[in-house]
Amino acid sequence: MPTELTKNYDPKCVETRIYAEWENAGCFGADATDCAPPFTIVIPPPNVTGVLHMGHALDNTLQDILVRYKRMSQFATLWVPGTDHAGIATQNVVEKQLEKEGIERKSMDREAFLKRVWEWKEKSGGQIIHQLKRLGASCDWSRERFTMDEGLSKAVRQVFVTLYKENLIYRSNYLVSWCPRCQTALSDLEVEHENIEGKIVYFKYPLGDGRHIMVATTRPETMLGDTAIAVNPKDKRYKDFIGQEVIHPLTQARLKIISDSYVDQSFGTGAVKITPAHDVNDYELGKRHQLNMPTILNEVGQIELPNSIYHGLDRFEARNKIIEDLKALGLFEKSEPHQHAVGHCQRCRTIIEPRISDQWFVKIKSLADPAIAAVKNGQTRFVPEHWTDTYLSWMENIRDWCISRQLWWGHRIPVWYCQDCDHQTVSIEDPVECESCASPKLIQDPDVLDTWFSSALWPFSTLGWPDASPDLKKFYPTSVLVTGFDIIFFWVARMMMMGLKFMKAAPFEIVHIHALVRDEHGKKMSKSKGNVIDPLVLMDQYGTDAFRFALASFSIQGRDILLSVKRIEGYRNFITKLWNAGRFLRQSLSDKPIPDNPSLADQWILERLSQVTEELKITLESMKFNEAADLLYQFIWHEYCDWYLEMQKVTPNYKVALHAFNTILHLLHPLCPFVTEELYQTLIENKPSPFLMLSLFPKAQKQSDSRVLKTFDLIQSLIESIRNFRSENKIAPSKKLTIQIAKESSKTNQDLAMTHKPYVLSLAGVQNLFTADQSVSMDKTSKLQVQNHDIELIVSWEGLIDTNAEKERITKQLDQARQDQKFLETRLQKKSYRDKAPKHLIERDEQKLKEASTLVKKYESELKGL
RNA sequence: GGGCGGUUAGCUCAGCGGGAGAGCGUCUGCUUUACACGCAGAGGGUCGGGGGUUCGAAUCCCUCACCGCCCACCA
Repeated sequence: MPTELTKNYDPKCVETRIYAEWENAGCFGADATDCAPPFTIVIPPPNVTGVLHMGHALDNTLQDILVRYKRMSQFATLWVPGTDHAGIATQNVVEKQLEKEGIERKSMDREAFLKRVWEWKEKSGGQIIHQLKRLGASCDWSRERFTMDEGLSKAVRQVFVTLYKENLIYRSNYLVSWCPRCQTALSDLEVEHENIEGKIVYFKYPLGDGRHIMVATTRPETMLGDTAIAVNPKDKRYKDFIGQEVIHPLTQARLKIISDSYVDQSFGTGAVKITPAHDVNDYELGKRHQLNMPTILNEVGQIELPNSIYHGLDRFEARNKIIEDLKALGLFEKSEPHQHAVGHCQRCRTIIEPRISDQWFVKIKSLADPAIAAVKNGQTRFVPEHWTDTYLSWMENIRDWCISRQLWWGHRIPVWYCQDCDHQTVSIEDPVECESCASPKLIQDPDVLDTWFSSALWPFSTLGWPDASPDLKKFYPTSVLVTGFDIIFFWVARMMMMGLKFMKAAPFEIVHIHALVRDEHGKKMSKSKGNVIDPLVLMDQYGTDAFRFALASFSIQGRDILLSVKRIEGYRNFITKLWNAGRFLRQSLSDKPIPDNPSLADQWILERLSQVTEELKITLESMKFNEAADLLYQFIWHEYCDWYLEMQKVTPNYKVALHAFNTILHLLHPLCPFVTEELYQTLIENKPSPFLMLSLFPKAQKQSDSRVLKTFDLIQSLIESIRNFRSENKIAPSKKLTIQIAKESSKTNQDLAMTHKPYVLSLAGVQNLFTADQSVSMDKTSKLQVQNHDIELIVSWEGLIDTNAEKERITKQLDQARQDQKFLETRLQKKSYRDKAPKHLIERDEQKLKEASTLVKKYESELKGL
């Protein structure tokens, strides 16, 4: 006999032990030669710098649920794990560490810095992987990848070179968003706009003839780079100014007044200062009018004009100084509060500056088109569906992707410039000489690629591409991608484009977009708000299974999650309940003799198991995790424990009870892997598989026996009505009741009730249950209705309650019955209802009305009899 | 400026065309030897406002209000 179970489940020691057992036994490994159909998920690779947060916890719990379910359903299941090098984020982390040591990055050379990053990565990069294991993630760790490992780097080069050769990657001098802190260009997506209560400054540009033209700006310092003033051609106020020139009060340069329909007459003064090198609109306008585009800001956001008094000033210092200087010149008009959107660096929150520089771009249109088509034609499906629109509208308005970053940490751009002939050599292998003039004097482009460039290849690069690996053949395209909406554009869209381009097939069948986890007040969790809840703490406190179950139950499609610790606690109780059910089986049932025939309870639980199995399958397949969790919770607690196990005290049958419990463990395993595995291993004898996680997921029976369900329902309702009577009249459980079945009851039901009499006695606290034909002398009695069944009970209450209390109870029932009667009468009297409603509803209502009317009569006569 | 989501019991949320549901909280009983992280009951809602479609609307359509999010180059 296996060991006894402890009174309470102890998650901490069980979880560590079980996970190690799985890992040692190789339970997570996938086999590319398996001939079963594949089920593949690639993990959204967390940053190597990362620690597990709520978002990861949710994301990976959902993935693990799907993976475990599919693995048990005999798919060749692969979950590919890994981490992302996270260019800017990681570089920032290491820079900060250096800062603490008083070292500035730029004082080091590139190799020394990179060595530092790699060291740091080796040391703390594994942290999040450990935390994923803590969560129970059943990834195939033998296939763990890192976006900068050898294979993935090879894939990156291959893609870059191919796109370059097809003219889909080009280099251009262009206005891009620039972070003066990170000192790199950013893609449009990495700029986050935030509404800021700022100031708009009005000042005058003199024409030199005594006239002025007034402009408004939120960034006065950019006037140092102004090359024109623009007005709307239709604006009568400025008709005479067009074509004239103003004199720049600080540089004495002459700026032309030009007209362009872009200018909004109703905003500001209707005249706009134009800074082509530092503003997106001005840049476009500058190109249209062939304006000069002087750059006035350097890479750290200082004014760079060697002959100017502003040279070297930080942009915000310059702003203040220029306002002062304009005031001194009498050109300053006013400054007003003004709310406007300001771009911030996603990684360091610094205000970005648009700046012209040489950057590499991906020409995106021809890549986007197939990615749009694949979603439109259903090759890839979003769940929930409404994210399709978000995806499509972004893809349809997509702009070229700036992929170069002026960082050190990342995939170096595989382009070499020849010192002799200027030719660009673009190559998969590091070249030794210029491919044009054979000169050995080559210098590699110093920039690295946007992190998302390598992430975009993740679904196939992790499977061995560009080699034709068995994994690639077996497991691509992947089945489901599970991720948050915040990276649909950054990541999902780009994987779609790259997958279609290089694998000729969309990388996923389904993209499941899950919710954002907020705090219990609906606020986004953030360090600055101090409302971050650490998933690891919750796992410690309530156990991983309870935590996972809670996350699943929170996962309502299309709705954000408000994390409620109270609910996690409730699911901890649920795990304890399950645990104790297991204890009960072992302690109180295992030694009882097994009857030849299954009892009503046994037959019923088997029916219900089959139904629940089927329903669970549907909810999991459609990724309605909350419904799966609710279904299991309800069934396990309120059916298996509350009814079935209670009935086992009357009709024990260890064999069936254990079988049912075993099935429950299987059904629950994808959500709560640890406790189910532990119970399986300790309770189940003659296991077909040593591990629950490798066992077969249950299958529903095709047909159900509705007679069993109906009979059970009768007994259940009967017990409930007695319990209700008892409770309403405050009869102590110790006082046993005497009950007789009324002769008005249907004969069948009378027989059924008597057959299953032991359940009634035990579960409703009844000492005697008499048939209608027995002559029993009972003095003070009441009739109990049983919901939805043709059966009545006569309960004797002499000495238990007083007449008034019973009068009250019956009056209450009578009121309810009258209400029902009235409701149904009104509805059935309506001609339009009789004419148009479906027949079965009319019949149903007629039946119900009949029942209600008899009830009313019965209660009325009972009241009289009291 | 566009687009999306939400508004249902005190709280957190299911339900999305046929007489309002769960969990937690509240209240009333229970030392019923698996479980007080428990058991048995109860109370509690004109389903945000208004209009429409329908025999019938929390559920479909329109409109308004209030929250929240995403996208967008108004100086």
